[in-house]
Amino acid sequence: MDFIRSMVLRDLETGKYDGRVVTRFPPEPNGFLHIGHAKSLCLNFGIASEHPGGRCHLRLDDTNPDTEKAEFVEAMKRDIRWLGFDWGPHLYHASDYFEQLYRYALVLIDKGLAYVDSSTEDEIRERRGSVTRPGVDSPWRNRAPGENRDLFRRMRAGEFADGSHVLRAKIDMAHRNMVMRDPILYRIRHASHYRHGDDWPIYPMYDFAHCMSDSLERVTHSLCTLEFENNREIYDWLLEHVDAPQPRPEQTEFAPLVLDYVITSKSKLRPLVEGGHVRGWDDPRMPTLAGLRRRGVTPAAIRAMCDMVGVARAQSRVDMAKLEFAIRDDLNDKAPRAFCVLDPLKVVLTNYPEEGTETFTAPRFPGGAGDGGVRELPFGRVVFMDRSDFEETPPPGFRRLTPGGEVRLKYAYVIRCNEVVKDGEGKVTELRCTVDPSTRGGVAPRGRRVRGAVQWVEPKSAVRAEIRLYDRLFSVAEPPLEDLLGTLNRGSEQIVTGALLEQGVAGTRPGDHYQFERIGYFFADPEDCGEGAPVFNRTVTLRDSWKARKRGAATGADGVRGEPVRPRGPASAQQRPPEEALRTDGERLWFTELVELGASEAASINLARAPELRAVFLAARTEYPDGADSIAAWLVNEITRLLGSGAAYDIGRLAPEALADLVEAVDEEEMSHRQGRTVLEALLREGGEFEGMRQRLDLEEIGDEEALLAILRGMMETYPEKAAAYRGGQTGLLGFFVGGVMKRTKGKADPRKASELAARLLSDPEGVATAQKR
RNA sequence: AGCCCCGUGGUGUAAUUGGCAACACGUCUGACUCUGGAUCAGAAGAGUCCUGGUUCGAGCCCAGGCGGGGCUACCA
Repeated sequence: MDFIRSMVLRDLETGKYDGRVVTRFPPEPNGFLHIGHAKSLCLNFGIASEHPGGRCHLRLDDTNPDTEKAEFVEAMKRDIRWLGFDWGPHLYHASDYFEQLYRYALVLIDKGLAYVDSSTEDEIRERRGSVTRPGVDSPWRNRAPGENRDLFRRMRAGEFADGSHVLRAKIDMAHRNMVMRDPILYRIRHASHYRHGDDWPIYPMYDFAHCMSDSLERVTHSLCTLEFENNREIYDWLLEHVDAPQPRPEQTEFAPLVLDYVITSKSKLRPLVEGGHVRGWDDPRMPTLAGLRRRGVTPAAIRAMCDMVGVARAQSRVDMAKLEFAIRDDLNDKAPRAFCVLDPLKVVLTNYPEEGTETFTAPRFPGGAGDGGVRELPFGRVVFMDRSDFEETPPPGFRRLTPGGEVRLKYAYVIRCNEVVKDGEGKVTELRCTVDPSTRGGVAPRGRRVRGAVQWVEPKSAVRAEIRLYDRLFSVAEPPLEDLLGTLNRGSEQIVTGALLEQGVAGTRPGDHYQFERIGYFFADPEDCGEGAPVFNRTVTLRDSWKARKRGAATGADGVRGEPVRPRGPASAQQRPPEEALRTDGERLWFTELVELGASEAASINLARAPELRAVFLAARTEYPDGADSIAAWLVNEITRLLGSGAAYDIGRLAPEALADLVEAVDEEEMSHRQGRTVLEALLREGGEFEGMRQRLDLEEIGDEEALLAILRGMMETYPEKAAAYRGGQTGLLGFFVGGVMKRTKGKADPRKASELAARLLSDPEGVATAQKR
């Protein structure tokens, strides 16, 4: 389960959204959906479908009239349906909210939280500052709400030219988050919107439109990719300040899908289309859903891949092999087998009758997959096999046909090559072979082992077809966005016109899947595949360990993968003293003082920065001066942890005297560290003094050796192999046994003793037993 | 440089309250007399970026460091 699904579950348990689960998929209709969107689609629609009453909205985020088109909307809807998702009645458009958005903007203006800025674009940019330099206020920043209202109303009325004014949120021009430096909410754009024509001369910006749209639709979980991380702050700010209804949607970011050898930037994909480097948005080499579909990739395969990839916050690159696996896995029992000879080489069977013919049958799906049907393969004196299945000088390990060697024509005969005929240039034009009649129809010839089996085609019945072999569009795993064209894979499309296929594919209809045996999965092109003139796109090759081995031998290394993508930098040995991390003089002063008072350096760093903890430390130390180091350690290690856990712990309730007493009790071994921790938790929750709390709590600890040993023996009997592994050197297993004891005693066992006993018992069961007897 | 996010086998993700580092892809081996590719069986491969701290016990808690990414559009 990924972190987002866990979060949704948690929200369901706590009733945060009254049991509602509403997600949304909000593409901007300015291009085609691609494989990266598929991940988001699977996530959003997936989560919605996993909960009763859950739903996922399709919302076109159409707030920029310059780039958006109705045709993109239609393409998106088609692609989403194709992928297998259904938004039901929940189709929305951000542009339909323009009126409400406008009113929300007015709310901000009236609250003095938004203003009309009449600066130029350059001025605004200049005044924004930089990541290291604070911005400066616009001279228009302090216009009165009335004036802002009037100006904004006139912006809407169309009185002003593009770029003359913008509406901005009034937040903080020195904000550490650049997004919060008075972000622009509205701009003037006299452009025709594909849905609303010239109704609006002003358009809301993403930050404003997005959160408001989510809120208007009562979305619960607004999921987006990592690059919007910094925008979360403005998302929350805006909803809060327009008094959006509770509970408000919350944005959560996840890592986008990044595939090796693939780019998923719409702005980078467009030049490929427009520059004629591919045949269109649906070119089979494109990562668009339309392209993948045309290539023959199935929706199920894409969904399966997204499933494999998972959802997390860590940036990652996914190996193409995962997609390829998903495709093969899905097509394996969907695509009937057929013979295809890409590069035909004539084979004359010299001992076969001149006019002889016969027909063999072969399964449509071998190995029990599929429908169990058969296909018929005519056979004759002349057949064609693939040129690559014959080698005059075979490399070691070659299992196909060689001069004087044998190979099995699959489902027909084993043949032996007796003669190689060449043309004037030395090119092999014909193989003269003999069939072994005893091997007819694939009947096992006893005592004979023929390793190679190849596909073949009988010419008179064969079907000609155009075959398009596709490979990755880019030659490097991580195409550089500045020089995409330079890394285009020149051989990404290879068109084969002279291929011969078995007769059965004559009836192929556009959109049919096949597996051409030993070659790969192919898809009858939905556009170009015509009656009697089939055109097939290679969806994906089959796994090929032979090719992989040859490639490895040829390059001496990994020929495909290229450079490691993410070199892990060795941590440089430069370790500076930790106090250099302290930022202010005040903190540094405290640091030295705390160290002098007896706190360790590591703890002092913490205390120097945290006034509340420090105050407790100082007070507790006066109660128990010798324990300064321990007190500091408890404060930093245990208290910080508890406070950070989000539970109902409050440092304010902890009396320094109580802490001092507690630490002293542990130091004096009046109680274990573990018991101390239990008391501390209670003190942080309820306050009070130490001794009283200690009396009240059930701090009983099982220290009785007999009892602990009994539990340990029980565990050793239950997990004899673990005990053996421990003795074999896997000492890490000690934690397994101690942990087991802790669990069985509900945390009551004295861990130190349990650990000690476990170590003794595990390494020498007999010794402990005899010691026990005595 | 500032702020934010993220570091777990080659790749992608898991790991309940701190208690056996798991799954998938990939790789390799073997079996299967008919795909060198299907299928089945098996194996190798990380001790969790580094250094320290807390703890009986740390992938998980604390500190520091290193590395990667995002943010300075009137795009989304």
